[in-house]
Amino acid sequence: MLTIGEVAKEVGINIGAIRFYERKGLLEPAARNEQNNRLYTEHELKWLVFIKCLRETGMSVEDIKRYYDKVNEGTSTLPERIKLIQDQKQKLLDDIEAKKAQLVHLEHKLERYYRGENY
Amino acid sequence: MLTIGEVAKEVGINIGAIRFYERKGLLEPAARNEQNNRLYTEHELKWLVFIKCLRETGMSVEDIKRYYDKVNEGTSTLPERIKLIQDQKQKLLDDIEAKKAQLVHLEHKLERYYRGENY
DNA sequence: TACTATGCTACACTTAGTGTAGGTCAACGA
DNA sequence: TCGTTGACCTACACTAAGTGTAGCATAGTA
Repeated sequence: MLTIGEVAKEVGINIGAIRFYERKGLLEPAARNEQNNRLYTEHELKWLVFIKCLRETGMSVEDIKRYYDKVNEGTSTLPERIKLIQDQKQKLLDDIEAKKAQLVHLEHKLERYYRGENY
Repeated sequence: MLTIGEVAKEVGINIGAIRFYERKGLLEPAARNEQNNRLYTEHELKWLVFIKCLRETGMSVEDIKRYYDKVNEGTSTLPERIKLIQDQKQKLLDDIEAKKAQLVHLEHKLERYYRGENY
């Protein structure tokens, strides 16, 4: 079992964020030791890694919660979960395209600057 | 001169956001007509378009404000402005790479689902 | 024994807006 | 002339997704 600090370090996430996710229901209330410190399994650590991934793709905590609830409902929700991940994948693709467009915009700006223009 | 509603529509931005940017100093206090309604020039509209672009690249309002202040200081700050835009461009490139990595993660997840795995 | 590290809760604060209440004003139709 | 849109105004409350802080407990170490 891992402490919250170990998990935070391993996942690359803030301790406060882990407690925040627990409050939001993305994580079951953690097991505790005699000192009331949270303890985590390898499995919970992996789920946190995936939470982090989903957050970085731009999925909201609320939507991750919805996904998590489906996981807990069992295999019958597999199609719905696939749909959620596919949708998120599409959003991510769109986001990447949008960022590329902004990149072009920045490059144009830089070019104007390089040519000595002042705006 | 354009009203705030016209600008919002043209730029594709919320009216409230424009007023918010004014409060934050990203925009000079707008000119007003006799009814105290804000009026904007073409030039201000273009600056708002660029604000929007910078925001979409992930630049904070605070950093845009810093950039704006440099613009107002005149041509002597051109090298600093170029640096700010170049840095933002690099952040954007890093961000795009990070998103691509998350995409791979999502695709792996989907593959596992397609193979009938439940997690 | 004293100090340091790590954890706990609860609460305040942050960013970048969005939404709402309550008000003004001009234009338009009946 | 009245009434009612529609667009605007300010001020304030609220949101998401955390982060930071205060004040505490406890365990291991010098």
